[in-house]
Amino acid sequence: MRKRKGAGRPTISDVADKAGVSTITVSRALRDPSKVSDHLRRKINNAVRKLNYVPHSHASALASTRSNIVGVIVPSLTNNVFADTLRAIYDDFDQGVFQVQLGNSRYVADEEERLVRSFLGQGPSAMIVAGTDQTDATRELLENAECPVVQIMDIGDDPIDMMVGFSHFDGGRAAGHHLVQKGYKRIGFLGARMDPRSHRRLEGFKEAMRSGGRYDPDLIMTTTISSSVSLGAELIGQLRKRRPDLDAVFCNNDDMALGALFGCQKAGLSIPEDMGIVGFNDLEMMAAAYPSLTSIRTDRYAIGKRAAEMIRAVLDGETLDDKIVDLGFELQQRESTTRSR
Amino acid sequence: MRKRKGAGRPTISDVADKAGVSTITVSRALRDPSKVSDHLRRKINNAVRKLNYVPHSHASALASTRSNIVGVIVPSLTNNVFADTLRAIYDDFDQGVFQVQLGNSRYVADEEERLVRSFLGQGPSAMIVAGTDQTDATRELLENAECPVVQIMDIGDDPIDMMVGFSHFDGGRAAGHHLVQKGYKRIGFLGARMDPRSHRRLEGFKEAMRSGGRYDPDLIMTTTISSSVSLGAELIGQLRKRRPDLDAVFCNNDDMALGALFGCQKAGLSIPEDMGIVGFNDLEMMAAAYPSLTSIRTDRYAIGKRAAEMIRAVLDGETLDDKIVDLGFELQQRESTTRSR
DNA sequence: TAACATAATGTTAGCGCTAACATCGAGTCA
DNA sequence: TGACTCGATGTTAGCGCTAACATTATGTTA
Repeated sequence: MRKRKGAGRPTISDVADKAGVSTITVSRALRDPSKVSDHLRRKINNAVRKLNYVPHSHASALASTRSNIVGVIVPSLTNNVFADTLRAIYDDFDQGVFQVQLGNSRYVADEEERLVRSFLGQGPSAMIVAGTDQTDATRELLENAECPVVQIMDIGDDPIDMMVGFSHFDGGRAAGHHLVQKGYKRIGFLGARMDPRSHRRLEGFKEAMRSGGRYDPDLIMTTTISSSVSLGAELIGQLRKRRPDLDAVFCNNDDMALGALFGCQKAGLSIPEDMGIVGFNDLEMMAAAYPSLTSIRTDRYAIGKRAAEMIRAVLDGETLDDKIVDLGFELQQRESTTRSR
Repeated sequence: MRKRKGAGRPTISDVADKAGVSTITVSRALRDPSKVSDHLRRKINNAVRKLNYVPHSHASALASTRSNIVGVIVPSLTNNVFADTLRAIYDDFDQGVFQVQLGNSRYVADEEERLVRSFLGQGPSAMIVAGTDQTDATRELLENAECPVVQIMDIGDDPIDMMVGFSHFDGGRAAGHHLVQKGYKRIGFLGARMDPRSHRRLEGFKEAMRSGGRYDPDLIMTTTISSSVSLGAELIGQLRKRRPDLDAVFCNNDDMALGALFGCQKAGLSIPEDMGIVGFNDLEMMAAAYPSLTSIRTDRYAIGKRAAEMIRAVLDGETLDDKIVDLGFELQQRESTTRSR
């Protein structure tokens, strides 16, 4: 007599036996109580409680070919920018039937592709991926996936399915434009990591410089090293050595900007008189810094929230009037670019 | 003729047909290639590639009664401290068969209990939970769970199963002791959020103050508001108003310490002469700040890595000689407490 | 050379759940 | 009254995979 042991936990048929009904009735009572009479529902709920029954999610996923898993792939777990968005996604989905499955691509496109493959193996109910710069293979995988897909953090005009984010090009341009407006003359760019979104910020910045008659490629300093406060301090030192006439910088994120602030303070420069500084994202610390730091404010929490809402809407059968959602940004001017002339 | 549609994706038997073998051989070739001859393995791998086959993880989990899910519950997604640990956990498990399932308890014990219940419903291969302060019910659930459980970030003498972390009491005491040693007289404590780990840091700090003859409860300022740089600046302002003679603070984390630095700079104080500042965790920015900030360095990445290693060891049948691992901490003295007398 | 390991592959029967259809009794309508 | 709908419940057959045992070919030992 062949036997397999199972997980040892109570199953739906244990509940069915105890309640004196068939398994499908238990299944219905748990998934859609309105389909079962009050009488039986009560008995079933009692049995569930007595046996301490918890449905086996894998069996359910297999039988229904619906996993209720939402796959989320971000390039970094330590970057606060994604943390805010993730928090929103978890906040939203944790309440319902969905399970969030997270992957960290570490800014590596092939890693992202591997994760997409692995997630699709679970037959996800939806996928959320950061950015719009997937490899062709990843794109194809996601286009053929039979589930809603939301690209977040960025927007473009060729979505795989849906998009929620803002224009990094416009953000970069706004930052550059602001520095020109404030009368800075030799305006530099400090860029670490330089992922595709940072590149677009840089392109926007360049356009602002050109249109303001301040374009000077020698003032642009980038690296693929991952960004940090220390690196911001280091890079502004290097750039000032190369170009002692530098009088402002746009940093591709706030960590770099904070580092630039510290670096300048150490060098005895006064901010904003000797050096204007603009960051990107407007993390909480920017307003608290001394002097406070100008930044491009983005609403990362809203991006995650909106993505989750769009997914739930689509899964509920609604049709969205707009598949591309631009949540914009806002320049927060602070002391680091406010000179008393 | 009754039919169900399935997920539409290729299955293991499609691969088996294409390769001219039985399904179990495909299963073995994918899970443990050494069990299959080179000849067949090659054919199978080709078929997998051609069909773009990805195993259905739910079916696998159901059939093997092993989910390969590692449940991880942390109290915050935005706190950098947990981000580092999470990164390590993902880095480690992403390579193998395990899938990390993350939950955010938001520092709420009942939420943690709900998450534990939900995770156990998936029959996890292992569980990782932050802290040692679970509710009785949560503890019982985890004690009865048929999988390894690791409590991380903190240590104590009554583990549910395993522990990896360090003593927050000792860390707080070291910070306090350092300030006493440095000759500061009116040493305050700034504490936001005040979760159980922060409370233990405070207790350690108090002990250091008592043994150094500097204990003054009036210098301790705490709040349950979540910590931030702005809050650090705000609180040190309040504490200085209450006690203008304050000459040093130990902050319960680095965000608060950075805020305290900015608050003092704004008030025209010179650091470390007028005010000594010590943080906790030694985030990257502490070394880059100007002046650089003293902090208690903890190795969050190592904690996550060690937890993952212990889990894999236990699942591989090894017996650990020590179920409680203290990874310690290290006081990083920097300019914010280094007075030139 | 018989007896027996050993390695490589196959057959069968589930894992625990739900889709799809079947049944049955009560109410509705021409 | 027959034909019908409708709501509540049940029966059966999978979902896609792997555990457990079975079979076959090959080497190994006394």
